Amino acid sequence: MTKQVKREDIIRAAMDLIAAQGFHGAPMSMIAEKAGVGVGTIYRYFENRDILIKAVYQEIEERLVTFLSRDYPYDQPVRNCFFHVAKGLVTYFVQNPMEFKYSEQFHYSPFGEAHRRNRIFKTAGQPDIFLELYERGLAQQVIKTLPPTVFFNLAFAPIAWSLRDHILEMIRMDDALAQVLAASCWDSVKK
Amino acid sequence: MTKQVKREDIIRAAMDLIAAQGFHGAPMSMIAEKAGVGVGTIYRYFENRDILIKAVYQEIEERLVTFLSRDYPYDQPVRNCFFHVAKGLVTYFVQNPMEFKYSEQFHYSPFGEAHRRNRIFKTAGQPDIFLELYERGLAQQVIKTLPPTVFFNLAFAPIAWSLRDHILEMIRMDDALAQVLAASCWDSVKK
DNA sequence: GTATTAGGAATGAACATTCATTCATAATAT
DNA sequence: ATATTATGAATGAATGTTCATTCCTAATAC
Repeated sequence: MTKQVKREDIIRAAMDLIAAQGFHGAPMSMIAEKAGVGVGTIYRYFENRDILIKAVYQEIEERLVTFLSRDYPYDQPVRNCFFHVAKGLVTYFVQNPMEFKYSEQFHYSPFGEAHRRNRIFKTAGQPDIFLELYERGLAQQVIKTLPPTVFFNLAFAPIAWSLRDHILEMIRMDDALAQVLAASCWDSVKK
Repeated sequence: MTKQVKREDIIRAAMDLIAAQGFHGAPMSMIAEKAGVGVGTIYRYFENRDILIKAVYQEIEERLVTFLSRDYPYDQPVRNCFFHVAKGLVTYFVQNPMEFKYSEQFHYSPFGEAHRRNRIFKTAGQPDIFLELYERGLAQQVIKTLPPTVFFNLAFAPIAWSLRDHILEMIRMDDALAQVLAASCWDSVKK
């Protein structure tokens, strides 16, 4: 087993356990067992628990941004780009519910608070898809004049909450619902 | 000091500590100290930690519902009622940031998941303000045809996220912003 | 004087982290 | 080609700490 694979096993195990049980319900010993490695081994790959937790989140963020960037309709109107992102979010997280639950745990924790201050979804190097959307929308006067955070909240908070409801099996998120949801969010930010 | 007062002191101390530091950062000994009572005393009022945590949340929910029910414009159009609730939420939580942060912590924890299944903000006995809004909106055909949860998410998720941003001092929530926010949320659910 | 309430030291369970030891593989010598 | 040695990855028992809960004693009420 290569080094990289083992690292990924640990990340996967931590993600699944924390997503399912919360930070509490996932002691290092359990993560080690699920990853099929010794406890000590984890510390060869991650300095300590906090660093592991942050690494898992970074992994998720990177995968999401990569997914959303695929076929991004850069040269099309803001509205189309918004739908691409909104529906991409739904598609990605419906397919990867553990990633979603982990992100939520992370987000609403002391880690997340620190992280959010820097800026959500801003991955070093890559252009910020979300910010680009906001700035172009403002410049072209197709969205309301709002602080970027508020725009972001109107545009994506209902999607996040609905994804949560879907994952908890309180609603069923299909293409039709995703479409209505995205359209409604657009209604709330469009001029 | 009466029994009731002591109970409230404990609830307040738990709320403030957990809101500020998370569930982790608020051991019983710290709650006791902040409340000005012995650790053992807490166990005279609350069977165990989990029960205390749930009691704090119930307290918050009750206060909120009471606040929102005051001057509720029952006989006015759905739209007005929606604005009453939306702005009431903002007013209440801007004035009571610890209540907001605690609710968030609670909501995104194993406790919250269990709780949400029953139904958010449904306080036994009182009519459910939120559900009433949805049902009347549908009946009068002033809102889109959506599952109740999705309606709820569109209507209130952006407000919750923005309250969070305000409390973390990333934006400033004043009356003007609350108004725009409420109006935008309404835009997303209105027919 | 008795009953009830408060207090906080003591207890034991859970957990993150460490570190001495094992073991597989690679490097080197013969 | 085979034997010997070196390297460092992997391991999990041991350690020290934190914390919820208990329970005995003190204070207070009646």
